[in-house]
Amino acid sequence: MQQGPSRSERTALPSENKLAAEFKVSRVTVRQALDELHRKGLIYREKGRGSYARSQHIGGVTGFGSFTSEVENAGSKPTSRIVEFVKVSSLPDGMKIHLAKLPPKNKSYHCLARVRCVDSRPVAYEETYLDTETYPGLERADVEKGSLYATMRRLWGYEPAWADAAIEPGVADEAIAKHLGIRVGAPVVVAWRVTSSEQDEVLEYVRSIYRGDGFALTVRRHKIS
Amino acid sequence: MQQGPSRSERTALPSENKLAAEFKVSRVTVRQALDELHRKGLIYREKGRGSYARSQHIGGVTGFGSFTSEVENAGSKPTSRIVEFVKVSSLPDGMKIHLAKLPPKNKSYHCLARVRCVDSRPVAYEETYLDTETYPGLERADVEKGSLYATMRRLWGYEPAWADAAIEPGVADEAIAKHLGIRVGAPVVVAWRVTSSEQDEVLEYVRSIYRGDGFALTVRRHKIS
DNA sequence: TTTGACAACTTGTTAAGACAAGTATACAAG
DNA sequence: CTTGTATACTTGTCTTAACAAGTTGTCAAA
Repeated sequence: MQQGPSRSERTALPSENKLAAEFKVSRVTVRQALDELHRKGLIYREKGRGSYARSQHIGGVTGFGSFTSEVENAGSKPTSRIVEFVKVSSLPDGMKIHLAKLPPKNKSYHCLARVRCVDSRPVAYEETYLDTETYPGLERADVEKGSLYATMRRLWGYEPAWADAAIEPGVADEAIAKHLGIRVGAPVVVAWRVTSSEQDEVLEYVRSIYRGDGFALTVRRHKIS
Repeated sequence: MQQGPSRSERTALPSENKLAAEFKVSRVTVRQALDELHRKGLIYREKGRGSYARSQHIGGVTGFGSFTSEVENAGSKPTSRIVEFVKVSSLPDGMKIHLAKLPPKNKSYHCLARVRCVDSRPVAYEETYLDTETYPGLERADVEKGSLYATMRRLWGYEPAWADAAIEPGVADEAIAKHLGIRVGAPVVVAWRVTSSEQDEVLEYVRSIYRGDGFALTVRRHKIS
């Protein structure tokens, strides 16, 4: 017999009909739940055979969600130190180069510069650009404590839903090296991100600079094509 | 009136009932199609209001799919040059560090080292590790022409479906610099990837090294949480 | 003018059922 | 032993129906 790839024969789930009977719901509802698990990559399904659980994976830091929640999910303690909180009149150049969603001109933005730490160790320098018209009264908000996303939710009702990002390598300049405690010229990852709401409202422009040693962006269970 | 974020009021789609009537299908079927568009981030939906198209985005190179198809989707011409094609007895160390899915020990792998080019310009050096038991007869396969994924499909019936990846910054060493035509110490992105089939079979381990100048990994329409 | 009730939409969710198509098993025929 | 067939499973796809819940506009009452 010809040997295929090591398919780990995992436990099969009960059939859709059995699940429907057990939980006293319709098969449509069972299928909705199973399809969602399938899209998340937690199970796979085979016509005529059944549904099977996939091997489990721990959550990683993807660089797309809230820094606070992502680090907490990874089991560590996130902290932030505000470096600067000023008004600027334009976005960094790289933003326009990498991201398709162009910002309107003649805008002014709050620029929130923070050093992001995991377990008290600095791992990233991050500049968040927030439209001043979108966030009235942000000057008086307490962005120090809690995550920015929580503040966006609480004060203005904004819910981040989508992220468009571009990632490129770079080297630390003097300012970045100082903030992250690395030497000048050390490898870093520069991530450009535009976060939008479900309704396609632009909520923030972010430039993140991650240190390269001992910290990696991971993407788990990414569906191909 | 307080001004919110610039929500671009885009064209509303016909209601589910109208679509069902127009195409002579049930509303459930219409909803399946609309939900899929929603998951892809192409439309958004609001209860009680309707479904709306989101702004369009061009496709970018994500680093997760087939290099060939991704570059073609971006509108460029991908080419590859095989640097080496040998048998090895273990995976690079970084693979075990970054990726959760551990390979079985005492294995042997085909190692296919390629320089990846876009429009004849080298942009990445890539080592693909293929389990020798999984791909019998790979030595005689013509991996030169066409993409490796197409060969995997044609000869063994394998279909890549999921990718787990880790991305970290680095600097080019002498060999990499020579392959990519950049100077030693130039910033690069190192991507570690495990590709699996829908049935959770490991199909390949990949180490990619992307040059940093004028080439960025992009992720578009990434759903948060 | 402002307010509130109401009708007419919209999407969200669930139900119960039918048929197609792929898979696995048992069993008889060769 | 091998092969084919029938049968009973499985998931995939689709239909018709009902109700919940949020939004929008109309219109009468205050």
